[in-house]
Amino acid sequence: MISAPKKFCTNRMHIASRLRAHDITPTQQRVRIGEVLFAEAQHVSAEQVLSMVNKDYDEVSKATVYNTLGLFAKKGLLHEVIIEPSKVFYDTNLDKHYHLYHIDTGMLEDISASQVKIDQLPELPEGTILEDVDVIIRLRKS
Amino acid sequence: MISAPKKFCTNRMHIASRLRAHDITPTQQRVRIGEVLFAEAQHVSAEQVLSMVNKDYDEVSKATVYNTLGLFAKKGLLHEVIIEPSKVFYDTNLDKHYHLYHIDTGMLEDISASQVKIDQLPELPEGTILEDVDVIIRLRKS
DNA sequence: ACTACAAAATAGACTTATTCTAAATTGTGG
DNA sequence: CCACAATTTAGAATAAGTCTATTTTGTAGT
Repeated sequence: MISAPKKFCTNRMHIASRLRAHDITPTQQRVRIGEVLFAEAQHVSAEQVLSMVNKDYDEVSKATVYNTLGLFAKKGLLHEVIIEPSKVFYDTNLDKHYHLYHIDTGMLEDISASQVKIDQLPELPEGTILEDVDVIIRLRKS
Repeated sequence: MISAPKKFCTNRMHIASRLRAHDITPTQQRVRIGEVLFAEAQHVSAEQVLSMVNKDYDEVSKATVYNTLGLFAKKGLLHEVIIEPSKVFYDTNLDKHYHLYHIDTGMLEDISASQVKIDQLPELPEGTILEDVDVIIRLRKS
């Protein structure tokens, strides 16, 4: 939990302002989590984030990782993807898109929304609002 | 685990032949599980099946319920629906269809495939075969 | 700087759905 | 009716995620 000298923290500063823009006070551990999430990761589970974040030395607790991922998702920095029972993936790709899931390998790929055409949605029941449309295309080895 | 007199088991017999048709040897507990599943249930979790099956007296163990639901799904008698992390629903509706999920209530509704038009699927990667296309429309109270 | 208060983080116990294991039971072909 | 395979079982084990009570950190006012 040692903070590096402020001068060299460009990346961290960038993440911090991104958090602020989403109404999230950028604490050390939130920024650290953001760092691993927005580096290159695309589809990560909480467990993966936990171990990435603490790779070199303990920086963030399990509870905080879960809290933070939940918070980020609520604030629109991440998208939750539910594909397997008992494992949530967090997706940093915020563009409207869908998923290709490789059952055998557990790999998850994005498909841009333009590759799937959903022409018609049913009329939604009274008093409900559309939250999301998830499309998961499940594949297996042939 | 008392079996009722054979004569009055029309329903059970019907289920048994349905199992046989799917390459499943119809044991007492499998038929009992089929009985609650195919009665009217549409979207049930393993826990729900377990308690329905043992409503009056213990008939089937937890392990068997899980084994059997997995088996039924593999053999094409049921369809697994993954909507919330750490809860699998089993759907007895085998027609091609999609789902409307009410986030606030946890309720799950079917939408017939004709109500959603997916025009175009991306070309699948080499060596893969399409297993399934899941569409989940998530709603919340407005 | 100093105190008080709120927000956030923490360790570790707990929960819950599910899977595993090893033993017992049941069903079946010869 | 014996041997063997398939199925069921109770209960232990696992794994992801949540909860709780406490500590740490950040902030406002003086």
